[in-house]
Amino acid sequence: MVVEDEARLAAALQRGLQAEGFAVDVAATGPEGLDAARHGGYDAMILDVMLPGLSGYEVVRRLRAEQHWLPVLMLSAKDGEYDQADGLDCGADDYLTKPFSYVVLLARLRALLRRGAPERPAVLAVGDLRLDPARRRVTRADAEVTLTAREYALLDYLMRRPGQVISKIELLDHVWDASLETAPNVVEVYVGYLRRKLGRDRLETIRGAGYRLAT
Amino acid sequence: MVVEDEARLAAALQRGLQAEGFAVDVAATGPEGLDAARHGGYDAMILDVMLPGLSGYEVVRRLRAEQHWLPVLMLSAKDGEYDQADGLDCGADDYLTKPFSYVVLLARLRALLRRGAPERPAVLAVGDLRLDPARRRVTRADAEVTLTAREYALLDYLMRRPGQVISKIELLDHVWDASLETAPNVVEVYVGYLRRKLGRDRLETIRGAGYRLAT
DNA sequence: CTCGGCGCTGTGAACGCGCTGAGGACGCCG
DNA sequence: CGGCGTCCTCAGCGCGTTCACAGCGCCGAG
Repeated sequence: MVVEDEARLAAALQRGLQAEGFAVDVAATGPEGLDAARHGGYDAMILDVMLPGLSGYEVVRRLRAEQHWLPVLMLSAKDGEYDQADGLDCGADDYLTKPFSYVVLLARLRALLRRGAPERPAVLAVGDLRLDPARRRVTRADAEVTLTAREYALLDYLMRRPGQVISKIELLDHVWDASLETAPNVVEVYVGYLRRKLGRDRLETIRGAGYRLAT
Repeated sequence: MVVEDEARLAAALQRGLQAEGFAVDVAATGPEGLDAARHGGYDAMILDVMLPGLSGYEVVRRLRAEQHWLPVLMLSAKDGEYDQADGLDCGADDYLTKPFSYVVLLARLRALLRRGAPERPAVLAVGDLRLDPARRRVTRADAEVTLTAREYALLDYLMRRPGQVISKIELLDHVWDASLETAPNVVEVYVGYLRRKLGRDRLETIRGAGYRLAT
């Protein structure tokens, strides 16, 4: 998406970028550009600062306020250091002053596109139990359950192996450190705690073998 | 992380960035910088091109080849358009030519740090807390809160990850520089300071795991 | 039916995590 | 040089967490 009111520059950019394999749409005014960015599903936007209707600063500010996070490369004839800083602090990702080198524009655009949003680590889910490792949050049927450190570590281990039978020794080894001296009874105790907090039948006892998380 | 062989510039950068609340380490040669970036867990790197041992181009190229994706702001005396394009195409995220304006460097660094995050608001807001990185100002329910550099850095880090549990070790790594020798107790102390200034229940303690900013 | 053993749970004690106030080291400014 | 603000260390304390223990219920084997 190119937003630029100077027709010749806009056309040149469009042609050049298309030659590089990008699909390019052009808007000539601030409001048009804002609208296109909102609904167009573009990968990035090249945005002039001096625009009829709405300045580039304002366009990017509104986009960010509306939770649109597409990469924005700002273009301006103003080369004052504070103009540049202002543009970036409004939410633009890069800032280029006119006149600019086409080669540089391309390289900066590529650098912007390279940075996709990092994917969030998946949450573990078994039945109506959910465990979010990043937020360290456990919910049961959308109700939050508060767990102590040990309880959490135990549930985490079990939820990564749903349906499998896991022996007390294995749990001691992985959830408790230096298991050599601790009695297997701790495991029974903590399974008891978890059952109380999560529901009686979530954790099955396999007599003589270990425990299993019901799927 | 600042990698710059000119000692005076490196020291000036470190001081300036520390005053902004960043935790800053410095390396003077290419290999040193590469190693630090590999193992240091830094949020971003400012990288000179002309370096003893290994050029900035080569440093960033190797980092990317090894799947390290930390944001890199490249610094160079060369202002040729192809130098700039080369730097960016090696994997740098931004490129600044010397002499540069300190204000612009800061704004670009902020933009860079924003880019990695899944959302990139220019102003961070959680509940009635607002933090403006450009103005370095924090308000709580529209009332200004004055924070020291360390307090600010800590809050900044937490507000970029609202709702997530963050361990004391992680905070030490990112908010304090060269943390190896400092005890985790500092974190507790500064969380205490923040609670006093922001309200008691904004920062939850997750015993045995870390802290969480209430959403 | 009886008996042995595995697993469950309530009690209570020790531990150690995290909070806080006091105070020292350091740098900055008048 | 003294005052001030920031940063950080340290020690004490409160309380949640962790775990040992013992008694009991339940399951399965003979």
